[in-house]
Amino acid sequence: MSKEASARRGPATIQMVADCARVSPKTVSRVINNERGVREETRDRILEAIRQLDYQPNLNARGLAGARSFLIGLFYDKPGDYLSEFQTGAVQRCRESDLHLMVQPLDITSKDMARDVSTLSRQLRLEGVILLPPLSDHAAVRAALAEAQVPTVHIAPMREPVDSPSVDTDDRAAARQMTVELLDRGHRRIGFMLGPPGHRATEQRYLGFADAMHARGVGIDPELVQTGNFEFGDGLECARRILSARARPTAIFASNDDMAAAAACVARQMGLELPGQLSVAGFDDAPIASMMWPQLATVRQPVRHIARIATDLIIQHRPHRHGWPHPMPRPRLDLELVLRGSVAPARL
Amino acid sequence: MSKEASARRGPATIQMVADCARVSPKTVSRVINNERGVREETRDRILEAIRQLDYQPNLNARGLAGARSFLIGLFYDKPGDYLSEFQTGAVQRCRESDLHLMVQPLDITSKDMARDVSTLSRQLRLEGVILLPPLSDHAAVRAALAEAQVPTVHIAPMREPVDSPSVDTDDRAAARQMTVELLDRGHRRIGFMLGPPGHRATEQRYLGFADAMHARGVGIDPELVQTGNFEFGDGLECARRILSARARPTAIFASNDDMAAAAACVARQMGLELPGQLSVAGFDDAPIASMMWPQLATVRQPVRHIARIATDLIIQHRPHRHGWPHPMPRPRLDLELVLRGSVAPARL
DNA sequence: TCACCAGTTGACAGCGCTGACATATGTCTT
DNA sequence: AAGACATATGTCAGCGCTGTCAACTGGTGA
Repeated sequence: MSKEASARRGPATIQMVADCARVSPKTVSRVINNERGVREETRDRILEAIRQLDYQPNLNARGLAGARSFLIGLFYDKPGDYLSEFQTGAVQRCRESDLHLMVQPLDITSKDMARDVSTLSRQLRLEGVILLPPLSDHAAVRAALAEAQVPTVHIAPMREPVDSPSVDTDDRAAARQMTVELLDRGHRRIGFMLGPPGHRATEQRYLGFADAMHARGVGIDPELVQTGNFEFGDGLECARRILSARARPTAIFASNDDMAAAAACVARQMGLELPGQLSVAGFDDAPIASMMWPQLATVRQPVRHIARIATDLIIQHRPHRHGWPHPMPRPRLDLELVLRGSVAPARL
Repeated sequence: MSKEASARRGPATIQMVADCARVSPKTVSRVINNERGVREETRDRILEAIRQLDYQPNLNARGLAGARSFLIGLFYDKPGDYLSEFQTGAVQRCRESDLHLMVQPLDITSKDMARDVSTLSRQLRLEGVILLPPLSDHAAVRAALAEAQVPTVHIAPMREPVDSPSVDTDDRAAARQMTVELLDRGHRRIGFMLGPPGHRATEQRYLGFADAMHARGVGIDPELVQTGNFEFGDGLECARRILSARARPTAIFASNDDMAAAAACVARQMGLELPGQLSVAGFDDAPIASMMWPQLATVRQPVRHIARIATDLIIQHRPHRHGWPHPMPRPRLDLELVLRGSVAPARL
């Protein structure tokens, strides 16, 4: 970059900056860490020296001396759109605070998972970990993290952890609203595609659906409620079961978009016209929702926002170092209904 | 974990392990780093001590003392399926070598990008960086990395960098084969959806298409070749232009799956029956390809494998420290045709 | 005048590990 | 038996930074 920088060999050290600004390394350190108690004039001189030397503090050294790591972990089970979005939001927030994000896929079926978690968090001295569902409910992971004493934030856990915060969305309310939209359009026989057990999303979304049905006094036919695993392939099977019920539904509400897309496929294979003969609604506003035809009515999750908030919780926590504030923060975000062509009035 | 571990306060240090195994810290260090020249019996004793104390070496300290970081960077422009897959492969390979992956989204339109790159690689002392397209062709990023002297591997670059390796796939051959499939089914008027300029994929896939057309002596109607930007929304526009040509094509080959899905949507909106009246082929085997109906014929990229190879190149490079081996490694992988329902014989 | 204080700055040790080099220890020559 | 060598282990300084605490500065008010 600058002349001085390239003339030297190797990167600049804090000592060089100190010499250049005629202060002690400690004072430079104060400036780097935004500590107060440095005269403005001195700070300016140091900042200028840093600029001139194109100095970058060494994270390893900072971490070693300060007993920290500047690293936050993001643990997930399966990659996907949700992860991409989340990761983007989390990285953004991290950079604002001079932190970095370590992503780590954890195979939920593996036996070594707890060991991996423990190794990672302790080798890297992670300053915090964010657990994406369904990891947020995984007992072994939770235990390993607790033992390693890493502050953890759980995203959409089934059971709220007593001693860590969580970030969540009001899936139940959103599912209720979507169901109301279907009911308002005259649908009475409505199928529901459940997600895998053990996801909070599965439970809450179904409850919201049931809330609305009961409120209107509309019965739920158990034959029309089937379990999938949030994946397209499995969704095909699940949709087939629903659509071959003795009395076919006029609408299907799937608890995520991939399964909703599967329902649309199966319906078409069976010769049904969409949305004329079958309305379909999903959840998540995944890319597929706007890539299919008709476009899928769904519920949008503010994923990046959730990510920012979760990351923020960890960052805010650092100064305390001795437990989370009470009461445990549990922000809950609202979701947004996105009505699109796949939902139409029921044919009488 | 073990009794001894939990009895102490704070994590075990190399010194404790050394005491416990009655050797010097240096010898423990040798064991940790898999150096040779330690008697088997000594090694076993040390390993046992490590186990007992549940010792985890401190990465910051290792990095500081050894002038390394154990970190590899993965820089990308936009998240997506490709990234998820790639990331998974790269993380796997990293863990096998006791390394870690730092992901970093880089906004290609931002002016600060080069500064970000430089800051990141130097603060963290990254041991290597993998550039995903289209970053692999971004001059400022390349320059910043070169200046910071970070070994870099470019994925599918347009112009092969002189002084860094690249990993690539034979998109041209695959596109040629897919086009031959269409020609073999009697299609003669074939539309092509280009990607954004500046991607190697755009150029190569079109060239493969043209190769096959020319080889068969079939003309390419310029009106049927339109530019999209690899995204669904833009693909709609692009497909509309192609399908409203004076003489409508009987098949469309899109240079990625999202755009192919868009073509399918537009076709249906226009009342065309798929695949009867229009065959569609894509590229990438993205999730959408198997989530649409009819399922999309496409070309599968071995993304994880590419990721492993790229990561491997960086890991292999470390020992040398003085430039890459000659000739510069440029592995090129084969792609796999996936024929599915969206491609059918042309109606005569 | 001086003790006193808040605001600044610096001296110094040491975070946990590894590189370079020194020192055993054993093995094979001659 | 002494030297020459390979193998195994240890000593020690120091990587680049920050925590702790001491020292200095220039007001204050008694």
